[in-house]
Amino acid sequence: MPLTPDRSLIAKIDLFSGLDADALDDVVRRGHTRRLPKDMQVLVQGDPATTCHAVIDGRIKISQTTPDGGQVVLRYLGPGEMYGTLAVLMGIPLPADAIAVVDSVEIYWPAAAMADLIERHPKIALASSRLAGGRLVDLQTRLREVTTERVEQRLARTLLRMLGQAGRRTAEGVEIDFPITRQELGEMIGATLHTVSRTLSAWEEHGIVESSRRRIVVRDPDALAAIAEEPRPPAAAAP
Amino acid sequence: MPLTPDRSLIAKIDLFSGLDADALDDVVRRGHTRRLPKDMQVLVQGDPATTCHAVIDGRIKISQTTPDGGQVVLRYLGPGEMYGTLAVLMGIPLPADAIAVVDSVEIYWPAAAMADLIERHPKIALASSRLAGGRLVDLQTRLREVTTERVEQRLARTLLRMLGQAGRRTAEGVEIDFPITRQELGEMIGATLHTVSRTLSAWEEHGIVESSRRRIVVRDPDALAAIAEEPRPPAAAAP
DNA sequence: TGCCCTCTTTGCGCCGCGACAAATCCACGA
DNA sequence: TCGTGGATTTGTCGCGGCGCAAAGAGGGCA
Repeated sequence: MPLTPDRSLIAKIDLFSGLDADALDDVVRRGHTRRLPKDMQVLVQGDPATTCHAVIDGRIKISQTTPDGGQVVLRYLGPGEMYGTLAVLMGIPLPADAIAVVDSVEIYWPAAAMADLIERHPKIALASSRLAGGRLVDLQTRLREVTTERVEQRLARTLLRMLGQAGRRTAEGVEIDFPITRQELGEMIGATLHTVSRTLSAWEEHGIVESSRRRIVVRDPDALAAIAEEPRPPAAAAP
Repeated sequence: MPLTPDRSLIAKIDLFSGLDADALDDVVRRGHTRRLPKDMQVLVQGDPATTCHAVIDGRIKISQTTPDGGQVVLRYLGPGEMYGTLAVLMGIPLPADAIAVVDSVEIYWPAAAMADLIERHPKIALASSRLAGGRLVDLQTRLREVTTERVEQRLARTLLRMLGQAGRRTAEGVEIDFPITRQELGEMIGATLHTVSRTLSAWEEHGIVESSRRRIVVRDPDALAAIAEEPRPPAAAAP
């Protein structure tokens, strides 16, 4: 993965889509590219937001820590996705942690540079609210799911969603292309690692998934989709 | 409540904060003011987004309906807050319903007018992403709460939050200034109306709240705050 | 004023899931 | 190659909160 950024990379980033060649060059010139070793904590929740980041390669985990030590995983980012940006635009402290889950490469811009770019290319501001809007809709959906669905359904849905954005075809099925623990899956859906482990084991017996340490392969996505849509069991009607 | 909009009303709306007098006049000229009778459904989830709305007076409930009929209340809006706007900017279908919970007054702008305004006053686009960012942070927080806290804590937190944005001082304490049912409270925190009712009854016995049909008065906000921060009970240690 | 409809309260039983515990298992580094 | 520590699995137990049911209580409208 080259460390010399160019227009073709930047043009794929949603925040800069729709900009002309000159504008893109402008954006590239102000950005810094760097490698992020696995497990590196890029952003710390609560710190002042001074940089905007875009993933070029790899995976970044965005998570929140509760006052009493609990964790909630908000999302996993792949190439072309940005983070830390809204906090910069809003001038608020970073609302979450960012950690590289595999060796990754990113571009980042200092807050001042980004402010400059927005001033010169107002399209960026509009794209930014579009981006935020998209994430809002996602979060609304997750909030609804977490309050109305059971753990099994939420897990099925989450796996399907991850397949869409990080699925890699293999001989046995579709594999999630970065390491993830039961604990982290639990933190994504609001469940304990125990329940996640049990659920995966049950699915494994039915040949729906195959999993090992930090690795998950979905053999039958349709079965997962069926589970996700499954209505709540009709509360046993035995007299 | 007058139906003739003027600058002073508009200037209070976050989306237009920071605009100069001329720009505000421009904004006012393009907007339409109207009354919303209680229980009127202003926006329907799934419809195309063709208008941006701002509450002038009253309360609007934003809620989502699940495919199987479940409801989730996302937020209650008061004067100065906007809705329907992001869907317009993003060109997506409306992600939620909007219903007036009391007789209200609003200003709305057709999508084309808003696009025009943004073109002429780019500050609006920036304000819009700031707005979206703020709501993102809120939603992240709620997602965290719903996955890590118990019903009692979530209810306490939610009541406190509503006092902040819709609290009215009375002789007995602070009252929520619009009617709300146990059902709706349940839909805000992801619980059934039964559990909400039981919890409120228990609090009432301790003199923390006072409630009747669609009406809630908090007598002791500090007690609620204490409950909200209460650590999870240490799982009984009796042999 | 009286009926009706919605909202609220309360009891009871069940169960999904979290808390706790303990035994592997595997990957990685010394 | 052999530890060593994190990750996973599996069992048991208890409880918070939901489903169900049914009675009571206001408020609004005719």
